[in-house]
Amino acid sequence: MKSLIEGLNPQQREAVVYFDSPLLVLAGAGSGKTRVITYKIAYMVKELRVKPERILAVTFTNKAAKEMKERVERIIGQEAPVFVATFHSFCVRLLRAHAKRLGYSPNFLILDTEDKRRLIREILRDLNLDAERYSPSAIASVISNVKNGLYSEESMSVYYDRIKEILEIYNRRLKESNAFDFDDLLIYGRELLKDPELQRRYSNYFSYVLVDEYQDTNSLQYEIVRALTKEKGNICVVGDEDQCIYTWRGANIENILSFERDFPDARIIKLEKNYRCTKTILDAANAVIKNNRLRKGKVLFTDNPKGEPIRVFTAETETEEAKFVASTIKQLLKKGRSPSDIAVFYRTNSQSRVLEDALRREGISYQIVGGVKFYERKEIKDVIAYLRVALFETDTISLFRILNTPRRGLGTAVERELRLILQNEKNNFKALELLKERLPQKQRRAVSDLIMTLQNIREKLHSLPPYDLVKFIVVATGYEEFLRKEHPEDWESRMENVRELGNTLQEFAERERLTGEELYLEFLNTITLSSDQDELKDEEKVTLMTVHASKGLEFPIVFITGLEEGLFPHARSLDTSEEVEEERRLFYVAVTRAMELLILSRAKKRRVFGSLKDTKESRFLSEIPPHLLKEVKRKKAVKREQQEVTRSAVKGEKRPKIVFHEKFGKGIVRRVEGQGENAKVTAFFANYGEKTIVMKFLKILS
DNA sequence: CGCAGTCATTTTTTT
DNA sequence: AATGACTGCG
Repeated sequence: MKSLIEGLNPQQREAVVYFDSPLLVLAGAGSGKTRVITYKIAYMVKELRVKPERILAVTFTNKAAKEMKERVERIIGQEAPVFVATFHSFCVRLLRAHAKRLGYSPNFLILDTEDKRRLIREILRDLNLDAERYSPSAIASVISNVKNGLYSEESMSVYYDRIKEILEIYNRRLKESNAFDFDDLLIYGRELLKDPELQRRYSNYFSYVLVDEYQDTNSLQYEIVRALTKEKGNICVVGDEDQCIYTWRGANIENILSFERDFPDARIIKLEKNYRCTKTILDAANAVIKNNRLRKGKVLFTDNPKGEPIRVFTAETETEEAKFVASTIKQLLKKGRSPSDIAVFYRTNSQSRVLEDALRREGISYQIVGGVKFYERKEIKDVIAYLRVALFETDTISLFRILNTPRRGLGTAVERELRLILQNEKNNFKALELLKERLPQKQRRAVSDLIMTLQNIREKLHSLPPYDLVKFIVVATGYEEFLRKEHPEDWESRMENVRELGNTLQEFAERERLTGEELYLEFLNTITLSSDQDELKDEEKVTLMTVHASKGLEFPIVFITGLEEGLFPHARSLDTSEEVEEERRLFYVAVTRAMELLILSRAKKRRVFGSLKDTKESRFLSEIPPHLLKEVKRKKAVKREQQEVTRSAVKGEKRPKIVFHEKFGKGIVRRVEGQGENAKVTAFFANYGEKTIVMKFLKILS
């Protein structure tokens, strides 16, 4: 242990061993922040004999929480059941234990974004408001902002005149379904801690509280931290004001400032030595962030070598930009780099599509973080909805989801009827029984079948292993059949997703040693709270993600794409200087993820909403000192390869050329007309017969 | 009620 | 470009 601490620099070491008063660690990017936190925990357990379970470490994602635990255990060489959690998961546990005090039952549900939107849409329909003027997504965000105290109840009516009414119904519906949305978790978690007895109990229980990514906590989270440390003030928060990228969700740089105010005897330690990036990359990052006025001001330095210059590529279109990324990656791989060393960042999720296409065409395997998450896929949500309805007699949200999925002739009219019944009868099953009585023969039959199926699932909750239960659900409800019919092109991959769900569930059950209702309840809440990064695996693949999702990660080689005014910085963030500064911090985060090589790119023309638009270079590019940059020209590698095939086909070589097409799959080249990427290739595809395709849409396999 | 065709909206970032 | 909501017919 001693020798391990000696491996730290003086500031890091001091941050680890300091316990005299509340501690604020201002940790620059790549300054060994995680190291400090893990060593601090290890130090407490090993040297100060603090019980691990009495240390609370709050992180930003579940993945980070898990990693932190593992690292601590590796350092001290023994199991350390440290209480690591995210703010949300911590509140879930708090709420689970004390839900009754708030008039909720402990088996509550957590609504995800889609559930929330659906519910709002329903409410709007009930109020006869048209969804044009009242967009459900916009209302969802207003509701969230109100709940987070960003708007007062008066100011929110500026956005929508009937918002107060909507909000009231929304909250009532949530309560009736025994459900919380993401914001509620924090609100009610804090509510519980307002009770003096609970507040005392928990703040006494935890010997020490650590908060990571402190710059991105909002005022609710801050209050929770305050409540937990009231008795002892044993707290350490770690953050970097230059990496605050979530103000739109209520994160507050002020928290860093108010820390000194609320904890007057607080100690502040700055970590300014960077161990991650080359000098070139760090110089660029420093130069860019210097343009922000709202910061405490620190300048990172490093002993690392200068490294390669930052590459900049200007493409004509976004397709060409993607091609450049793909071919550069291919070269890097050829040189022996591992795919897992490489990450490609973009500002908005919509940018991923072209990049994916390009990578696929080059045969580079990639994983994508974020976007449509696994648990948000329709087939997964449908199966889960069946589980939920079987489990919870009051989950009306899920009931409506599955009522007519797969189609069983229960349309809007029946839906309306059921909604009416549910106003007086909160129990799903009883409501369905009542509904049956009011329907004509054919639909009555359908409802009967549905009830039977649901009862069947209920009975098997305990007897069948999770994997088999999932299988049973898709068969018994006719869901598999439904997929096959409705999605003839991709029902197989959808079924694959469902099987994947079964596997995950099975693994979860074995790992957590849970069964029956408890198992499904835990699982459902875990997946609702799973973050983008939680899906990230250590695979031998190139990683694609938004800049937001890259927070806290590092990669030897990083691409930042779409460096154009209006995209990065985003057009929606150009109104105020505060917004532009947040975009700049976002860019700063992106740049400082790179350890060795940074590659920046942009397109002169980009397709926005289907139409081609001219773009201007991002201001952030010009904020990097030119001597750190190196303009690169497009490599001809791809073209040469294509010409190669053209030539060989023309010469009528014996060995048949095999090509690959996105939709048609592998094909054998029959004829080629013309030259280069616009050459027309006629090839025979197993399932589609002979097709003539322009060369640039084909990948050459042999 | 279900379907096919039309119209409109989408792209900020996420627990 | 693509997805989803809406409309009117069978």
